Amino acid sequence: MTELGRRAFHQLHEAAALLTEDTRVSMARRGLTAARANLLWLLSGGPRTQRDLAEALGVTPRNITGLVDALVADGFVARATHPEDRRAHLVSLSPTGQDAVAWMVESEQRAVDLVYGAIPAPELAAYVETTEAVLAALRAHAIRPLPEEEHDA
Amino acid sequence: MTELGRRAFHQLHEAAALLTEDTRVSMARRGLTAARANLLWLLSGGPRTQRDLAEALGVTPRNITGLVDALVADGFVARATHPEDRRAHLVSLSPTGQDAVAWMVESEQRAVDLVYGAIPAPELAAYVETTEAVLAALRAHAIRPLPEEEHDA
DNA sequence: TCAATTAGTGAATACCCTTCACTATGAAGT
DNA sequence: ACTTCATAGTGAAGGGTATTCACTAATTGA
Repeated sequence: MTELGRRAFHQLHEAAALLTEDTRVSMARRGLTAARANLLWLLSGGPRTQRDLAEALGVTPRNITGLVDALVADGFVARATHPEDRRAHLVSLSPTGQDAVAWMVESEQRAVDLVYGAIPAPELAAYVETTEAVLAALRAHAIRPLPEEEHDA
Repeated sequence: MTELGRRAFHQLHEAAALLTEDTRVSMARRGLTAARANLLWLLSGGPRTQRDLAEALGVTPRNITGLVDALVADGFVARATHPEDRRAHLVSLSPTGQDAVAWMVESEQRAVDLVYGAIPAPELAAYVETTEAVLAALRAHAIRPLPEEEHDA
């Protein structure tokens, strides 16, 4: 009962820790960090303003300034003035940034295969379903005051 | 099949994100951060030297100096010279630190109940078993094994 | 036109973490 | 003992993520 729950809890923490550490290391080899990679990922859908990125990532606009500064310095993205709003900057992926995103997609697939590749489909399906219930409980409880009002869904 | 794996992967990420954010917020209210809380947790088993803490947490000794400085300043721990080695400092929990650890234990239990409390035992057992297989794959792949026990309340 | 709002950034700060250099102490080896 | 080597901890410097506050510049709206 509780003992099982506690074990599941520790498993979740360990899995997350192993995965994030592994990701961190391979990211670092590519000259990326988690925060910067997340930003790149958002840009793979097309250019965005920094304000937009701040809301999407749930961080302050000031933080985005710093992240974009670093990504520009490393050649992953480019800033351009917004064609319709001269206050805003449109951030877009450079070819290097596009390569990085492509590599991230491949890396994720490799990670998925590594982690879940050996699990038989029926067990995995049951696992996903149970996890969905766990997530539902978490989402319901979450104290996420990150974005005030969402525009779309 | 790969689709199922990808979904499980994203579930894992989301669950970890929700849980760590929730933990971070409640820790912050207690004047703690994840790094400091992990250190406190290690001390609940008795006083330790900073060197020892560094190895247990998998960080540099210099980092421990800073964490202990902050915890001393906030009254969670105390430094004492080691009785047998005058180079070393023995770090131990203050009464406030003990209270904090007790609170973390309770918080963890609440989190476990919240997250897994509604899952029927048979499903949870299957879930734990599958997760164990996932963890085995992750541990086998891990660049370097994780330092001791990780604990987040 | 004028006021309010919005986009972005400089300055300052908090926190985690690292490496390198250095002091003090401990433990051997000769 | 004396010298050498290893160990415990910290100062200094720096990279990275994140915040708040104050400010400029541009947009929007009345």
